[in-house]
Amino acid sequence: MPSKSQARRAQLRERLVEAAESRIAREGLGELRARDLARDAGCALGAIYNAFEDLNAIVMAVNGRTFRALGQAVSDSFDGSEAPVQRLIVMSTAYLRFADAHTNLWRALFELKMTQDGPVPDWYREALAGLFGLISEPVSQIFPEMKREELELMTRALFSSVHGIVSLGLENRISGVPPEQIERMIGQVLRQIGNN
Amino acid sequence: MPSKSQARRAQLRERLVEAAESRIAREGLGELRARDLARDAGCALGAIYNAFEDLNAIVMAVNGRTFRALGQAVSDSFDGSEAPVQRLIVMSTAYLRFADAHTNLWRALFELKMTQDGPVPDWYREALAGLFGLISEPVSQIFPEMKREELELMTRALFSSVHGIVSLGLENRISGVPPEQIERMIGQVLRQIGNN
DNA sequence: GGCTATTCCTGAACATGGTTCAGGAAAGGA
DNA sequence: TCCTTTCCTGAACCATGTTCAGGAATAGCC
Repeated sequence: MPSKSQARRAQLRERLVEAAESRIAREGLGELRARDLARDAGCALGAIYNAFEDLNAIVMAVNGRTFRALGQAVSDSFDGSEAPVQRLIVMSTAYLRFADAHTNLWRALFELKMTQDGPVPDWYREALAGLFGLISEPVSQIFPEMKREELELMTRALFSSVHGIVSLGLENRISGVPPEQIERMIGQVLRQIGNN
Repeated sequence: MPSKSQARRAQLRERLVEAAESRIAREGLGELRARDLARDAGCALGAIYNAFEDLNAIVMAVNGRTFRALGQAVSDSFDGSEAPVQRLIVMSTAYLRFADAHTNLWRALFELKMTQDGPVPDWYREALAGLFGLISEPVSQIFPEMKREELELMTRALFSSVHGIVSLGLENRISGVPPEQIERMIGQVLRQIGNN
């Protein structure tokens, strides 16, 4: 039964997500407009609400893509031969590069939930858990004496630290600095943490 | 010459900032409405735009207060007798406590600039510089061999790290954890950095 | 105090943008 | 082919920030 109707619906969904992604990437989440989206995707304004619950759902779909791409970029950044601290640095640098290259998309990842109050979708938690999983391996090598609970906290703490450094570092308006300096900050902190 | 007119204007500004602060504190920046503000402050809708350039300017005024209060909280948290690492931990804990106690106001500090693109007001940069100044003292004690430029980066890096830990830690929707755990994460990272 | 210019206040109106909906078009099934 | 269902359309609705014409209060001046 899902021959024409469903296919068209799926295509429309795809076009909408594509259009939203490109517009967010170009102009930021705050510039996303339902009417622009409809025009870009070649559909009527109301059709958006047939394909998606609301604009938010589209942004969520875009965030899903972004999160997958981010995870991929971090996964691909190391080959397993690095020493633990070095691997953390390499992964963090990949995180920074991704955030710097796709700032608006990356920022949308965090802007949406700040604003909204609905439940976080499963894929969101899972994607974050995946990232944490990548980090926890080198962390447990660096701190072999730590118990699991403490390791989890440390993993989270290091991710948050790197995220904070990247986040404020890319924030041109308050405390922005060039990416090389952000990279140096990440190195300073992670190396310092590894050298005890 | 600024007898009645100016006084009334000043009072209105004060009432508006007060009302905005209380509403942001209660419901978050996203729930701020011009019409609510006018009602709370007992003035007409249009009067807002006589006292302030726009809603943003009011939020900026609120942010100014918040930033001052935050700086005060951090300043007051240590007495100078602490060892450098301990002082960093104490200051960071004060930062966490403030953010936890006034989450919406604290978050407004960072939400606004993300969205907007105008120039950051001077007091903003100065307030941040003040915070950095508080941090740089213990940091330079911990790393006496570092050059000034490297110290500045490290100061910024540590502030960003703590900010990241607090920020993601208080984010109930992604990776929120109870404040005691946030405090433990801060301690883990800062102690580790001091112990080399 | 009275008079005029200025300044301020008011709330209706405007602009923008997300969302809905009645009516028509297309698809599915017989 | 015909009926049902489903979808699409864009005008309308609603919320919200901002502006503005007209009236009220104030300020300066004699």
